Amino acid sequence: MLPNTPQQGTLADIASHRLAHSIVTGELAQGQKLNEAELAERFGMGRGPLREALRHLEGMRLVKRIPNAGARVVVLDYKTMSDLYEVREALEGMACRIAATRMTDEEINQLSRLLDSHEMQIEQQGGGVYSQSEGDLDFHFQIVRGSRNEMLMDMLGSEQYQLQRMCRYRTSRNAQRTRPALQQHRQIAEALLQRDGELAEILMRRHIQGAWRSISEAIAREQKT
Amino acid sequence: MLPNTPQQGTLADIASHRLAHSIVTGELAQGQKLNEAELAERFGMGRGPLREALRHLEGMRLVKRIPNAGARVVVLDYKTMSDLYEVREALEGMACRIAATRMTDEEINQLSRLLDSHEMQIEQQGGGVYSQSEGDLDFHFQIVRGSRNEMLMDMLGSEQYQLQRMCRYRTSRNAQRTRPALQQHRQIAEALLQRDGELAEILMRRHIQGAWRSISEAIAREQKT
DNA sequence: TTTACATTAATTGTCGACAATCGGAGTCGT
DNA sequence: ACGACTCCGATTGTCGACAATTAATGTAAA
Repeated sequence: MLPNTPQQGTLADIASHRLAHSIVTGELAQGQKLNEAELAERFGMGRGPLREALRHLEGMRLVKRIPNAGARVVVLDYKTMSDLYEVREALEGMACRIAATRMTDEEINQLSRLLDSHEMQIEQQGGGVYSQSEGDLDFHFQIVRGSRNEMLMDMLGSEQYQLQRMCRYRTSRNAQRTRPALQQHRQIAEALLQRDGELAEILMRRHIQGAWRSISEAIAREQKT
Repeated sequence: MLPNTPQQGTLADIASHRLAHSIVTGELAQGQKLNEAELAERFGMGRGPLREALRHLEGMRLVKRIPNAGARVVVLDYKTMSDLYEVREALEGMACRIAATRMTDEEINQLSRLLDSHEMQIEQQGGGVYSQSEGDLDFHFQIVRGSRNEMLMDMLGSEQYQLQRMCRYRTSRNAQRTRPALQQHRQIAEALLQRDGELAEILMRRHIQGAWRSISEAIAREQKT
């Protein structure tokens, strides 16, 4: 997968990955205080590397640091998620537009094959996992890679990718959207194949808007309960 | 100004600001090796805070760290700048679209007054400084603030803002573009006043595309010499 | 009982020293 | 002379201890 955890490198990187995982999966609650000494001991390292890891996670927007008051896990409230999806719409829309002019035919074909495998997965497992699984993220990131824009890849890959996954872990997925989502993916791939960047951008932006609407409604239903 | 340097807070933050300034202004050359011990002594602090500062600057894309090999100032080559402007086009375009629906009338009027002061500045000083000065950035960031999107504000303010300034310090500005740029700003403000988000986005994207074309051509001319 | 203040405990910020790793100078062999 | 190997210096990575700041607790006065 994309930015997975190679258990190697400096201790700060290891701590960063482990903490990111714990935060994304919810093992560490939102807004929870992160005690440096405690975490350092749990990870079997000094406080130095751990502080660097916290600084890194702050850059990824997974924790919020307040001077002389410690670090806390970020709180994914409605406003934050809304902001995230607005940014994603802009960034991935642009990625789509550019990718239409820079991806090779082979890459686009590979994208279609990826969708085929997703469709098979849906048929087999009944369609409840597609939009939830990491497969959806694969599709999106393949297009981002196709834009050949390193900055976009960094932003959407390393940083927002984690917040995105955090969203998914917290919000109950509704399986109704898996088939329309796949259909929209197919339309986007088709637009890319036709080298119609403008259309691809519009479709991607609509796709992300739809995803946000779905999540937004799910949250509303949840809070009404 | 926006993220200015409050000479207070933790040493790591101070080092981060001072280093960022030195990098943006070119005091530290592109690709230059950043020696931890040397910088720590120059700033009169230990290596701990300095390492945290480097981690922070890495998140801002101002330095590139390689494990066990130290940190170097980022190299702003053509590709990197191109990527930056593509991202800016997407982000600021979206900011414009949203700002059209969320800015208050008073904020938009203030935007117009800002442009008035810019025009006066051009009349006085002959028009060579506008696009180069920070005034241009003020206009752009006011709109970003108008989007009410915290993530956009962080991305464009704290992070890309520095790379953007770095671009400006390095590329020779051509004064020919200052008046068209002001005119485009006026059109954008007008679209915001009319609450036409779609138009405002298109205008902003064209504006940034134009700025990139200008810089791109300047670089081409420079390299031909 | 409540509020204000002072003392204390805990946590963050910082420093200096030690260990691990990498790059390069120098040397040896072919 | 060229290449590979070895050793050494320099730099990064890490740790433990100390200082400074914050938050909390308890106490005393209104």
